[in-house]
Amino acid sequence: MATIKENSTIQENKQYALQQCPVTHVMEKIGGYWKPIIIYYLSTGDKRYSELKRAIPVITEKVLIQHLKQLEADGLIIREARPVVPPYVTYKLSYAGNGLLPVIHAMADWAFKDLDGRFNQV
Amino acid sequence: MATIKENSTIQENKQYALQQCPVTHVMEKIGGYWKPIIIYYLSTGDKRYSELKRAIPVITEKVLIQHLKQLEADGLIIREARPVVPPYVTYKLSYAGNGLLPVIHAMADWAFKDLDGRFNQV
DNA sequence: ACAAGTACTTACCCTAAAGTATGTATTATG
DNA sequence: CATAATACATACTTTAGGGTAAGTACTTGT
Repeated sequence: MATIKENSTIQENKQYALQQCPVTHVMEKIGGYWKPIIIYYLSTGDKRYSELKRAIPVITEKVLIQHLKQLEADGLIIREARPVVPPYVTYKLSYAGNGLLPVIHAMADWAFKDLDGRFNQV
Repeated sequence: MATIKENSTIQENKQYALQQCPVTHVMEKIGGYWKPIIIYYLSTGDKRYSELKRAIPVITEKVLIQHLKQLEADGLIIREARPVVPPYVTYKLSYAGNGLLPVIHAMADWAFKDLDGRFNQV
């Protein structure tokens, strides 16, 4: 799991940003290229690990797992493993994870308006 | 200005993420530790460059300018320079930049709930 | 003549995060 | 007996972006 240097300036500044800005707090949790996409896929229901992998083909397994673990550690998703062979593991949004959907939707709204050029007036 | 390798896998994947996910589109524009903070400060009205610098003391000038230029290039903020000496430059949110405020607020809402532990009930 | 203030610019370094490649355990199936 | 499938793990490399430090142009104040 990602080795992070404790005392780098970059970490200190992150702390500052976290305290100053709730938005940064959210970014910490859903930042990175893939996390929002994972959350989006999970918003339509439970998904198996392999389903996610197939749904987002260009993501590598290392990064997918890494993000899933982080999302789980942050309490945004819940992992359920059935003790069978071959393994059967599903992921779903937690209560907090579901709480992020309005954020996701607000972002999507803005993105679509932006892409449509609806902000180009003035 | 940031030199970006044209053909890296990381850039190709970014493209993929951008197409698949409007959220990533937004992240492209307001990602990075400082951009949301800058937008937040500008949400209360025009600010001079030096005001921003003083308001966010730990940010370095290089990074502040860099972000301001990117935000301007992305059409989120508007730069106004009066031809006087010493220079007098102000930044303000554009129409599109103002459109981001609901996103910022949705994020802030979630962050405060999360920090309050209001998501901890299952 | 020299420092101070504004709004930058530039060259170089370091770190976090993404990517590459390969390996693991377990069981069913041909 | 070897292969396939699932859900990971791990060692190593590369890249984007943030940080450090110093410099620039122009004018006013002392």
